[in-house]
This record gives sequence, structure tokens and C-alpha cells, in this order.
Amino acid sequence: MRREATGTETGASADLRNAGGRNIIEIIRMTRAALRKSDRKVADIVLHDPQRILKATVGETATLAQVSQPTVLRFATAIGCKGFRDFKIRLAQSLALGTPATHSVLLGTDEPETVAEKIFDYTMTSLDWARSHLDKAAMLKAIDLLAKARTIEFFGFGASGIVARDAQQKFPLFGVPCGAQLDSHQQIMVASMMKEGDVAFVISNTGTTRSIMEIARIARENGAAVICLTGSDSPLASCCDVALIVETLENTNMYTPTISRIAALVVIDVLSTSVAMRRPVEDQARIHNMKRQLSDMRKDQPT
Amino acid sequence: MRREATGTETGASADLRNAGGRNIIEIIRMTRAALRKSDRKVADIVLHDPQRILKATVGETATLAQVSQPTVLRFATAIGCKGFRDFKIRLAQSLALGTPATHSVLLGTDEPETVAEKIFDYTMTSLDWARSHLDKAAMLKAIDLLAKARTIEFFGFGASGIVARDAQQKFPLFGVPCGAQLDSHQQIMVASMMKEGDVAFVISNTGTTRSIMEIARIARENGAAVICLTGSDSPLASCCDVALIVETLENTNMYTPTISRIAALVVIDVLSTSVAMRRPVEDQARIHNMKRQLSDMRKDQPT
DNA sequence: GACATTTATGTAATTTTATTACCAAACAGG
DNA sequence: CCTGTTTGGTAATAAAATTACATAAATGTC
Repeated sequence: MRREATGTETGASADLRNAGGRNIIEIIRMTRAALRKSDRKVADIVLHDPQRILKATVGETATLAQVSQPTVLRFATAIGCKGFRDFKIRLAQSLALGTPATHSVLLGTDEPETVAEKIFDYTMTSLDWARSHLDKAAMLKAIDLLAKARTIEFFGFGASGIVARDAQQKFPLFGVPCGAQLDSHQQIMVASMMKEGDVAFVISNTGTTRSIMEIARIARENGAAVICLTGSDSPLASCCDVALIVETLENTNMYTPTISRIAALVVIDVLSTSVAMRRPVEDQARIHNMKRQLSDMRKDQPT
Repeated sequence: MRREATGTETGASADLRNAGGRNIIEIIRMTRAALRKSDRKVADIVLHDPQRILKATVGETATLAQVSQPTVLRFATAIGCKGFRDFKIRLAQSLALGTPATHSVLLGTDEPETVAEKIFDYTMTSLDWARSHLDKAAMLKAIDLLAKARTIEFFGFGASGIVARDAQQKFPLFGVPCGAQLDSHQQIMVASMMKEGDVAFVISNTGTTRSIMEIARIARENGAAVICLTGSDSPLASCCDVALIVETLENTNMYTPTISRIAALVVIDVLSTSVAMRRPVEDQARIHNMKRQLSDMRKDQPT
């Protein structure tokens, strides 16, 4: 009773389904258009109030959607689940990250407690999204470049400057000298001095900042490898050797904090850790030592 | 809402259960000792391979635990679930955040892809943990102080310095001038200049850094309110007006990246957003405007 | 240390829920 | 306007969850 290529399959193609990764709600949203009319009714009530369905039985769901029970079952298989049971498990997992962002928009009347809940939820949901949209190939290329680098320079402004500085602090993991430039004049100077074997790591959420693109260009002209970390497939991405695009759920609500920097920080964690793991075993002790030094430095920095 | 006690209740007291927040696995770990002998068998196989149980029926679970089916049911109610169904839903949600941290420790042999998965998972799990362990009362007091502040100064070293800088960048939300001091000499100078009405926001993950405690002391002597953001109930916490303790799952594995700064950043998000929401309605437009300015600044910073 | 009382666990019956088999309407193409 | 195909419903069936009840183990009391 696999439903892959059998006759029961509707127009909803497998690749569409996979695109959403593990989040069943996303899968439903995407396949919705390709579903049968009645299945769509089920899809709609699930999307409308997933929490309700989580506690519902097949019968209740059928009533809510105004369809028959088997239709609910067919809906479940149509979106790629093994059965209703499996569907509910998957729904529960999708909902664990908090009700989808659209539901958790902050209201002016929210109590601080609610605000905390929502912001945490939103952050976690966004991280989940970022993870499922990571470009693994680009990631691998970036790790390759970083592992071979002689020095690494991080560039960024504003919120991205924070990320750059954080990355720079991870130099013990990267194992080579790292710099972080936040002043645009300094940036130009440093970029001009880079040469083959160096890696310029350019961070810009928007990917449109003029001066940051200039940095990328200069570093590249001098023979340095250029990696960028950006929020969308921007102009900056096209002029780099590797573009790490970290998509985040953006939300125009003024209260919604910028999530992009959190996702970027986690990506940096992944890169630095992977690079550290790439090093030969005989270096491990040395890295361990460095890490401890960093740890000590954080713990107690005497005047 | 979910875990009210029924008559079947065993010695496992309600407060114990609530301590774990929403994560059923944690709840099981904590209540395990207080469970009946047979129930404990069930608890053990759940903890041992939660993924397996997620796909199992009552019967299968009973066989795996070598108990009868009703025992499995009783186990479910004992840990505060409405029934086996409810238990599975909750288990699914707990597992969605990634297999518990202990399972996702990085191995030297992991592929970069796996590393990414694990780090994202770990970050999300930790955030979930941090959320459920937030001290709401302290949070409220901090928001009160920040909302009334005339100026805010953030202090931090190393990784915490990153957090301080990030917080400072949120000044449009706080609505008052904010500073971030990262150099210890500067810190002493600025702290000495603070006076009543000012807020010193001291960030230190360990909470034991000598110089940072000195800062807190100086600022306090001068009449400034002192808020600290720290990772545990440390010496620093006891000498501040408000102590925000953000517990994170710590893990001694060398590859595990420091999660504390991520949690701290999210807490700052919560604080700044709450403060912004606290402002009178007539200020909202002004804040909105400031926020846009900040946004523009991020987008494009001409040389 | 036997007896009463509570607590813990299993067996079997029962109910609820999920799934399947089958049939009828709607629909598209010839 | 037939004919095969797709879609959706009804009713039967299988599977799973839950309850009722009985028995065994443990605990305490005199």
C-alpha cells in the first residue's frame, strides 16, 4: 500500500512534496492546489486550525471538513502519509515548533509573558525553516574553502557586523588567524591587502548594501576566495565564489525582531564546527587546547 | 489544560511534572523514580528509543516493555497524559525539536550535513529549554526598569560582548540612548559616570568574571539600577537588582558550540520588544520611524 | 506471623477509531 | 450518448485503545 506511483496518486508530484522537507503544514500548503476537491476541504480545515485537528479523530475531522471519513483517509495518503495516525504524528511534530508564524504575530495587547512565548516560538520556527532550506552543496564548498584558508576576514555592517564579530571569535575552531572588519574604510583597506589563499567572508542580510559588494569585488580581484552569507538570492550572491543563502521567515510586523542574525550565527556555528572536525587527528589536541583558552578568556578576563 | 491529575494518580506529584514544562521526555525522566515498577519499564523503553515508540501501538509498546497493555495506558495517565493517543502526540512534539541533546552529540565521523542537522536541532532544543526555564517575574521587573530608564548601558566581554553590542543596536526599540562597552577600562569609566535613572545591563554567561562584577558594583553604588543576564545563579546574580538567569543545556563535548549567546540574544529580543510595546500609543509612530531608519541603515550604509 | 487493606498488574470484554471493500455519481473523451 | 476513468460516499471490517474486573503482591496492624 505504498502510494508513490500508484493509481491513487493525484497530480501532486513527489518533488513538490519533498520540497517542504519535514514540515507537513508546508507540504499541505504546497500540494493544496493539486488536491481533489474534497481533499482540499480537509486541507483547508487543517490549515485553518491545526491545533484542533491534532486532538480530533477521523470522524471529527470528517465532520469539520464536511466530507466522509474515507475522504479524510484519502487526504492523508494524498499528502504522503502512511495513514491518519501517521498524519497526526507528523502534524504534531510540525506544530511543536509553535503555531506557524502567521498565527504568532505579536499583538499590541500581549502580555510580556505572551511576548516571550511568541518570540521564542518564532525564532525556533524560523531556525527550522532555515535548516530545511539550507543549500548543502554550497555549505560543503564553503567548508572546503575555509578549511584550506591561510587567513579569514569577516565583513559586515550593523546586525551583520555582530555576526562577523562572533565568527571572528571562533578562530580557534577555524584554526587560522581571523579578522572582523566593521568600519567601511578599514574594510576597503583590508580587502585590498588580501591575496590568494585568503578567504573573504562577506555577511549581509539584504545582500544589496553597496559598500559590501564593493568589498567582495576588491577581495576577489586580489585573488581571495569570497564566500557570502546572505538572506536571499541577491546581487551579492552572484559575485561570490560561494553563496550561502539563509532564508528566514520574514514578517513585516514592526515588532517582529530580526531573526536573520540568529540563523546566521547558527550557520557560522555549523561552518566553524565542520572545519574544526575536518582537521587531521593530530591537530585535535591543539584545537582542544585553544578552545579551552577561549573558554578561559570568556570566564575571566583580568584587567 | 492538559496534565490535570486524575484519580489514578500515583505518588508523582503535580509540581514535579510541571517543572519539565511541555517536554514529555523531560517529564518522564523526572517522574521516572516515582513511577510504579511496571510503569518504569515502559518509561525506560520510551526513553531508550522514543522514535520507535512514536510508530508503535499500545500492543507493540506493551510487548517491548514486557508488560500488559493496560499498564502502558496507566503509564500514560501517570505521566499526565489524557490517554495513549495524547501521549503519542506529546511525544511527537517533544521529538520534533530533535532527538534529545544527549543523542545528538557530534561524532568525529559525522558528515557536514549531519553536523548541520545536529547543531540546528541542538540550538532549537536549547531554546525550548531556555524558554521553559525563564523566570517570568524577573523578566517583568527588568522590563519595568528598562522602560523607565533614562539611558541604558550594556556591558559584556567576549561572547557576551557580542550580545551587548547587539542589544545596543536595538536602541530604537528601547527608545532611549544606549551604549555598549566592551573595553574594561571604558567600562569602569562609564559605570562610574552612571547615576540614578540609568540602567546598567550586565551580561556574563558564567557570572563569575571578576571585572564584570566590579562594574555591577560601581554602577550600583552610583545609584543606577543593575540588571544582569547570566547563565546560572551565580555570584553576579546576587549583587544585582534583577537577575535574568537563562539556563541552557550545557554539554561538555568540545564541538558543541556555545548556545548561551543565542539564548541571550533571544531574551534581548523579548525585552526590547516588550519595552517598545509598553510605550504610549502616541510614540508608536515615532518608534516605527526609528525602526525604519535602523532598517535603512542596515540595508545601505554609504561610505 | 496471620489478617486486613491498599496497591499493582494482568486477563478479557467493550468501545472507539482507523481502514478497506465496494458501489454510485460526476466527468472527460470519443 | 455511451464508456472508461476519476472522485466521493456507504457500509462492513479490522485494528487499536480503553474499561471493567479479578487476582496477585505489597504494606501495615494487632
